[in-house]
Amino acid sequence: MKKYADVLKGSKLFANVSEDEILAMLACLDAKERHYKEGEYVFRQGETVDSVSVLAEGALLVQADDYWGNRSIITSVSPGELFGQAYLAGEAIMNDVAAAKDSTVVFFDAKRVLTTCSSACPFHNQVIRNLFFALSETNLRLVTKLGHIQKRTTREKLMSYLSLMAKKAGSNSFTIPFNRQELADFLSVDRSAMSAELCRMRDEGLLRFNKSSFTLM
Amino acid sequence: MKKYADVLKGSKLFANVSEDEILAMLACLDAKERHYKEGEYVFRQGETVDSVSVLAEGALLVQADDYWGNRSIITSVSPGELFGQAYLAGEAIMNDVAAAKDSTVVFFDAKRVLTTCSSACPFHNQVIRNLFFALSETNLRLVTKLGHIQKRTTREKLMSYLSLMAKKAGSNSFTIPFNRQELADFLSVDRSAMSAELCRMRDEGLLRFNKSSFTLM
DNA sequence: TAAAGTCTGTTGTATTTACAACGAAAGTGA
DNA sequence: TCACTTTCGTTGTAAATACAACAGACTTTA
Repeated sequence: MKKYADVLKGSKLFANVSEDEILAMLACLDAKERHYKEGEYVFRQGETVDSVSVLAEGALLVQADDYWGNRSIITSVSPGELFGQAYLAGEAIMNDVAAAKDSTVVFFDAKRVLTTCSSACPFHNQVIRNLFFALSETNLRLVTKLGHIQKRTTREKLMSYLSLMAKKAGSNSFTIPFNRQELADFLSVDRSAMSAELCRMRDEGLLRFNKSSFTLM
Repeated sequence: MKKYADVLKGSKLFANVSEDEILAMLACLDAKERHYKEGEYVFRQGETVDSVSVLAEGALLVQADDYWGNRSIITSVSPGELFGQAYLAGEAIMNDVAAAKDSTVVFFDAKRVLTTCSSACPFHNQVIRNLFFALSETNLRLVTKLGHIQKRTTREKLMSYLSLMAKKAGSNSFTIPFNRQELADFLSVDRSAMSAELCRMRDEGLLRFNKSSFTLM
């Protein structure tokens, strides 16, 4: 377990907790380590989750199959990231989580994480806050994305996204962290159609852009 | 404050906590009550949030304005519901929260909620878990909805949603909690187009339905 | 430096969707 | 029971989108 301490240190769950303190807390939080071969399932649809899970090494894929057998990838998980947090409220999980490479996962007992023990773990409260903030951040990311994708037209999606980026930058000029294909995937539209729409908006004087740099007018 | 105790009791934040215990905790959690006239703002874009907020009475609207001035409603908040949780990680809020009617909001100091005090509040741990589960549930709802809306075509959105409902019901026959207009709004598509698509899917033998009852084939 | 690969804009076509409008059926209330 | 409302399916048309294919600019790499 000790050898994953630096991965755990980089994890949001242990932000502001030193490596020594992490090691001291592992027992307190009933940490369990488990290895998965590529292709093996970490969680399967219908199971329930009662542990806080962190990927220590490898890579995971969260997948969903629909009734007619079409598989789609929901998201990927990288080392240090938490996963399955949304199911801690007790709902059965609706997706499969599978190892994309040989992977190691560290599980913490959720009840123990959320309940402060006597006084043995001075940093327990910090971990609770961290977990909460991590969930809070995920939440924010989801709400934000949903806000963009809910729009009906490509133009509206672009306006929603670009407006937000301008707000975040505090300026009408800003750079986005996506290339065209990535932006299209993020907004869930076709790249070429989006590219065309961007140019139309440019021609109408709504904005200017150069590669990933945009200016709203 | 006492007069809102039954609303708070019905809130997810205080699930499994008795009314007496709630009253005892109000001071511990540094609860503050504030009234808003219709149209007044509870939060404004750019502010930061450091309190857990529960609507005690009235109704709130979460709104967003884009760069070009188009306003859109993100969600509404009913009495007993938590709001603004996604911003507790410290990010500036990107939306306005306004009172749709005269409203009363109860704020709890987030730091106090997330940090257990000595021993004065035996139910503090329960509240922390409640808050966490509330956030977790919101998260799940968002991921699920995003999964549906991300699909490109109306048919795929319907298949994604209906598949999930069948899984949840544990049967290929189930009833959905929406009428057609509500389902269309939820999936972010046009009602009549969706209605037509449903009938096409029925004619192709993919499913059967009667009002809100569906059977997948 | 040449070649291969990537990113972006552009275009035409087929498909899908939004929108508006309407009628039938079911439900509601006086 | 009768008017009124709501819900749902249906249709035609205009608009938007996906898809495929390609060319030019730029980057990477051998």
